[in-house]
Amino acid sequence: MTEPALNAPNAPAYQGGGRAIARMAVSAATFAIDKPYDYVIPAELRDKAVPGIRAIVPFGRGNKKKEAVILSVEPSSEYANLKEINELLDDTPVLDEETIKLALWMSDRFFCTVFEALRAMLPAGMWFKDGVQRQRDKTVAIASLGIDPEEAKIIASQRRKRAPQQAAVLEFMADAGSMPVKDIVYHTGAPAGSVTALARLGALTLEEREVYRRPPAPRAEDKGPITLNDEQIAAYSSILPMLRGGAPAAALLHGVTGSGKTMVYIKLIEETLSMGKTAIVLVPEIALTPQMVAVFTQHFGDSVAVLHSALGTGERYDEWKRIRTGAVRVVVGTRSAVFAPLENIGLIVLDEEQEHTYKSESSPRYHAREVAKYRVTRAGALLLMSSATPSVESMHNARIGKYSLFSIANRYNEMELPPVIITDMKEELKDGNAGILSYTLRAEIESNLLAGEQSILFVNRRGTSPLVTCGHCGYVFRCERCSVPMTYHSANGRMLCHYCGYSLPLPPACPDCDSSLRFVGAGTQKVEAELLEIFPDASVIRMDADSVSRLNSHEKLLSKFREGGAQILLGTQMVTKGLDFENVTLAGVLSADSMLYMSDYRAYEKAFSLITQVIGRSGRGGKQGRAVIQTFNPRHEIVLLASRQDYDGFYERELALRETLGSPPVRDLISLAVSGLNEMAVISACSALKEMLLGYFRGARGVKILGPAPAYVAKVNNRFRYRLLISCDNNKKVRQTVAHVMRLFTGDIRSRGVTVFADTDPYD
DNA sequence: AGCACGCCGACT
DNA sequence: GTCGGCGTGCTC
Repeated sequence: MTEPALNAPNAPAYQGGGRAIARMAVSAATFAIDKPYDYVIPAELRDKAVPGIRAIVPFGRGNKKKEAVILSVEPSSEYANLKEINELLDDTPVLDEETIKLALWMSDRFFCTVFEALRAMLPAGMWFKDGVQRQRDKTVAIASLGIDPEEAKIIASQRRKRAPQQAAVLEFMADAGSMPVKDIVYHTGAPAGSVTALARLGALTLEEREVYRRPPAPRAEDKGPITLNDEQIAAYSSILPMLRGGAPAAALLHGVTGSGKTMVYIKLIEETLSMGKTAIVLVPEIALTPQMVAVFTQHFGDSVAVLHSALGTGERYDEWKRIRTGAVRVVVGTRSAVFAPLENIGLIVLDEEQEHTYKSESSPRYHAREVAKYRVTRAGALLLMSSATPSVESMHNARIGKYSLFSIANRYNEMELPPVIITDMKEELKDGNAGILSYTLRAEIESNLLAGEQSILFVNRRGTSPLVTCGHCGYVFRCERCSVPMTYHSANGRMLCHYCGYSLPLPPACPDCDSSLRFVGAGTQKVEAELLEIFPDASVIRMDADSVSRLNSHEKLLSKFREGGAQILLGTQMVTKGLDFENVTLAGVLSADSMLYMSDYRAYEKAFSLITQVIGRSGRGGKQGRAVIQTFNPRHEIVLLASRQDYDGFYERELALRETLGSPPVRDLISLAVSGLNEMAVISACSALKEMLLGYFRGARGVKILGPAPAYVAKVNNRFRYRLLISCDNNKKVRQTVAHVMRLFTGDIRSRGVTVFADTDPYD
């Protein structure tokens, strides 16, 4: 075991003469029973068992061996019948005391167990034998035809009766030859097991191909030393005293798209390093910010660590070790990089702070912004949040003086923000255009094609048609496990559930009345087809979850576009963020409407932010750009505000709305979600939970309990989901009461057959 | 959440 | 008699 020594002073082992007791966070403890459990440290492990060391302990009646972490070492225990630690997993602590404190704070703040919080802080590969990462190489399974294609087809027809899934795979592979297993599953709908079964029969051969070695850092043209323009200098020099002050501070930088916020970060990080401190830069999704990563690696060389989502467990573990030894001074990464084991932090940057990817959707359900606040408070550091469209809650905090507010109003290149054309799709319909592309947008695309300039088009949905119905009887294809309609994908000719992944081949006609089917709405695949029909000579790149599932394809698609290998980039949200292409002079939003009618209170915020970001992709180089927004609601205020890039107008309107609704940031929300297989049981359990909460909050002012209401999608994977919303001031007392009720409820007979979890300021 | 302990019905 | 049904209570 070769682990780096921890920089922090190791807590001394207990030196007394009597027994030594370890207080531990145990993996098997659920939220309802989570507390420190005491174990006797065997004499021979005395001097090695210190806080931050992981161990194996017996737990429960069956004494099952469970992972645990030593939180502290004590001379005695209140508890009489102690068990002994089985073995230690580390030579030196993998977590320092500051980190253990953070985990305790997280368990209180985010309704998770201490162990869950601790696990989130360590690289995934560590949780196995001997503290050495389980070597799971980052590979992709590729299947190839092992026999003659003709023979394969014959075998397929023979096997159709007994193993129809295998037959489908074999038939498909007779034409395809060789393909990643993931893609075979997408195209045929067969489970991956069918592929392995065929491999056992010898019809297919399987190989594991390694994909992401350490992906070479994206290259940036050397633009020489960074020079800030006047506005950037103004922002930089007013933030600087906060960085140097050594007191905890929070700043919000509101800078228009293309204002060069990255350069301000770099200057601040340089200053941080010269103060002998370290820095973390959080980005929403590393793959979407290749240019930014390139600038950082170019600037800070080996002292920067980039925590890619594409890193294998081994690589991630190695980077984590490099950070801990002190070799790394700057960490760039996504959400979990907020836990990077850096010493002496001076600055944490939260780029595009409004992004929902900063919120974890599984336990621990933390928000990186909140963890970052905790860390800067403890370290006397600066938190810099930055965005072209700050979240309403952060802007609110800035307006009430909790954050210092700085802004950059103009683009770095001094170009105007692109003018926006709003096209009324109702008018287009009257003029006989029932297609997805308005005449206006077509004309703009065409003129870009002629001028040799590029276009980016944003469609909010993947697949071909989000709804397939019968034109005669109104039958709707719905997922049998989830309460949502299925999306038709022409790329594989199948209906697909976007929630659970269930799919089936598209039937030729309505299963009820045999009439012909109607395809309603448009996703990326349909738009791609229509573009190719209208502009047969144009080259289109489609970027969505389906087209980037293939190896490294995200990078490949983007660099192809950058090099001019295509004139049009079409895609889902992933084409709206961070992309910086000089030759893009047209940005299009194909349907603003799909974003305006979502159920959650952040829908307008998301729509405004997305539209603003799409518009911001255009005209970033020397050429003037423009943007087109297609909508059936050309007078919708959010569309108008976004088209004018009027953030302040949006903020005022939205805050007033939140005030009337009593939603964040005016009030805080805690959601209690109850799920189970039986809908009636879930509803009545949810009501019982509400009753218990009402009892505990009786007389508490400013606490309102709403629900039970079905979740936005009421059934996923056969599980029904209902929830309560507690509108309150999210303080320690309220959280402790909620946690207490949850524990009580879990032990109550009325919670039989259901599970419950809590989430603060949920994103769905 | 697991998992053992315990106290009642149809099998050898 | 006894195998096993799942109700109940605990987890250092």
